[in-house]
Amino acid sequence: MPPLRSGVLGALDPTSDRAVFRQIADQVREAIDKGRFKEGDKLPSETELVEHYGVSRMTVRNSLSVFQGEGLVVSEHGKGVFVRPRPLVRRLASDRFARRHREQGKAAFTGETEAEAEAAGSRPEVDSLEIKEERPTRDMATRLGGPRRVLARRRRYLLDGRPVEFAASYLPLDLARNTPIAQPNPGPGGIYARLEELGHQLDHFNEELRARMPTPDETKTLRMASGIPVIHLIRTAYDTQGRALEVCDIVMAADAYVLSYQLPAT
Amino acid sequence: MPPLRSGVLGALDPTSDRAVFRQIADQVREAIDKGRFKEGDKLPSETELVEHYGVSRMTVRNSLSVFQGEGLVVSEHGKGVFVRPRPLVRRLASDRFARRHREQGKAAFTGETEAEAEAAGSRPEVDSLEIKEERPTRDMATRLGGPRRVLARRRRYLLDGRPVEFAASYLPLDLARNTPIAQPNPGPGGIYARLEELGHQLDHFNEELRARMPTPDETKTLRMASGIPVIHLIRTAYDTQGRALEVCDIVMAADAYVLSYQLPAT
DNA sequence: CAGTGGTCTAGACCACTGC
DNA sequence: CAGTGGTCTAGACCACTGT
Repeated sequence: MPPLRSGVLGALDPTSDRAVFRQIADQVREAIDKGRFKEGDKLPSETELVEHYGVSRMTVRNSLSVFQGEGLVVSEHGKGVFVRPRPLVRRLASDRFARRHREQGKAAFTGETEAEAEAAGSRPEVDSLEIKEERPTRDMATRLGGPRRVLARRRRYLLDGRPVEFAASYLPLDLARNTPIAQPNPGPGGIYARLEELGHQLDHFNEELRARMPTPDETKTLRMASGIPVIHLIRTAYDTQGRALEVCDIVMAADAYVLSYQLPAT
Repeated sequence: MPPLRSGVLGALDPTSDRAVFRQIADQVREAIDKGRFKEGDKLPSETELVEHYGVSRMTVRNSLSVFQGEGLVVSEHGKGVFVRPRPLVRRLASDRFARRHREQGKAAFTGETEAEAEAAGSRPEVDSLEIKEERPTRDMATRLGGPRRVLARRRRYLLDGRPVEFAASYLPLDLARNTPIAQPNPGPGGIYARLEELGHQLDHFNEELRARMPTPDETKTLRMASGIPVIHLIRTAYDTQGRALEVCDIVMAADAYVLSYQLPAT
């Protein structure tokens, strides 16, 4: 085992009130911030840190867990702890549901991803599609104006093989049953294009947006690293009469997205 | 010390592959989910859990740290570990910068908060205001069309005494110098109203939105509990010629906000 | 004061990785 | 195989809270 690169990490201040594990964390953070450890670089191993600082291993692990919680590092069993590389990012613009996109046959995810992220080398995929008729939750029923049953379309989106988004669309069953919307592939332009063909003229969407840490379920389906939040987005599509046609419940790995909205000043 | 309420937490499965601390976490989580521990309730103390499960204290602490990372609990030194109560939430609607609000003399934070959250008993405050002329960062300069110097307005927002948002506005200096915009209180309707009075007709805003874990600085200024992400919002205000008049860089405690946007379907 | 969580030690065995 | 991180023990002393 090679000795720790000298000068990268300093010594502890025994007179300081700051807890030892925080002092270690501070020093490692500074080294990362100053670029002495770059994205993807391996940090010194726990054993090296133990020897460098003369503390017990639990103390070192405690330091590193600080970074885990911030999403700054990822640890790989048997390999080491690495500075987290910044992943591919999808930009979602607020005109992504403009009719002109539907008319060009673009679907919500693949269409736009091809347009906006594929340049960066991404590979958009859809996954584990599930289409079911079911009873809506209380919240969904309220948002949709109280239907007794809904058509649910659930699917997962991948970017470059990585799951980045899990979405569930709900439509009143009377609207969607026995239409292309109930098919796995609803055709060019996605279900919004089909809704318009069925005579429901889309007027606007409302997106309600929160950020929080993932639930254990979400951690699993999105293979979330620790210290990465999710963006929870609930979109409702309205027709020109103000009727809610669809509610889409989306959970996104926050490190894979930048959302962009245009607001009128008037 | 009273014995643990029987039935609330079960026993470990020694044949399971699942790590002991995860099994404990699973059981505590289930108890919370099923409402056996409600918001604000104190969880069993570490000592109680040690005795109930017959494991070492570090193992119990490891279990609890899982919930810390999820923002599900808060621990208070000397008191105990508590199920995190859901805080007050501010709803930000996408019409919050509509001219009619400015004309009614509402400012961005207090005006709208009064309108939308005070019903829930909130108390909006602004804090630690700082107004400086400075050199913009590279990113800010780009967004603002390359001014050499900017006016920076920094302030913190509190809700019910809790810091929930930290914002920094940047305006090209030639636009803002020696105007009410450079004053601590820019007057009714905020700086956007002043910009329009100065002849800059606002056309639209763009909001760019990310979610991530807070930096140590942000943790301090917003007094963030662990396991709570921040929403990072960068808003740019444009005039009718497409010139960027202002960029506002906002960091919000994610558990205090729901954002809502209206998108056109056309 | 007793009870709580916060920090820390000095070990141990395990599972995973790469050579 | 050696090196890595993952889990776990059985203690210790401390700082903070409430009575």
